[in-house]
Amino acid sequence: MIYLVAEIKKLDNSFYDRKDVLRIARELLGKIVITHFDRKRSSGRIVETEAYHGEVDKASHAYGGRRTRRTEVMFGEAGTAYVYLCYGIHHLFNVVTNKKDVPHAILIRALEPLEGIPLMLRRTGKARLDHTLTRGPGNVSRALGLQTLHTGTSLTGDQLYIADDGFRLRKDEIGVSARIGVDYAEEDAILPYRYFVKGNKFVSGPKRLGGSGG
DNA sequence: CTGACGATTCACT
DNA sequence: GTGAATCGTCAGC
Repeated sequence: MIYLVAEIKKLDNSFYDRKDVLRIARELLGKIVITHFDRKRSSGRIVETEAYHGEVDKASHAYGGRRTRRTEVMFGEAGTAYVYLCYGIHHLFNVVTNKKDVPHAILIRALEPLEGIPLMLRRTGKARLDHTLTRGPGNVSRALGLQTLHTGTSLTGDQLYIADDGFRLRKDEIGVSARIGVDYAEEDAILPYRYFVKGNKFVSGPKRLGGSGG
């Protein structure tokens, strides 16, 4: 069998450095996240993202310009990983966008596994590949081996990066909704900042919200 | 130093 | 649908 492999191109700073975090969140759908730790590769295609709109977004850790040791990385250079611990258990992986001092970030919520599936199974303690392996932001980070110690890692390096292999989604394949788990954010809780691939079984969220599309 | 809590997940009813 | 797990972060004293 012959596989035609399109050129795979690592996304560079010009992708992350832009102002429109919603557009970047949408464009990240279909891209591939790769981790390459200890000569072991694992990767998956992004099928769900959420945008966090910095200082003006009540759902963002950087709301109101809140700068702390944890959130400082969001105020740094675009194309950096922001990984933090949630509920004392889950490591959530975000991509920092926009220029220095503008704390935009995009949460990677779900992937379709590609390479290193045995490795991802080992990391997550799962026996078989199913839709739960990389469904939800906690599972994504676990499968890729990402932890809080990776916060601040450049996405233009060789250990953790995002690539474009030429895969494209049609506009009608992309769903948009409110973000998940941000009820505390008052009026910003209902902003349509979540993007997902309609009908993809790795997409998270309650029931219909993401899965069946529409 | 202390207490409250979270951009979640999973087991169980 | 409900509730527990579990700990770094952050504000407040």
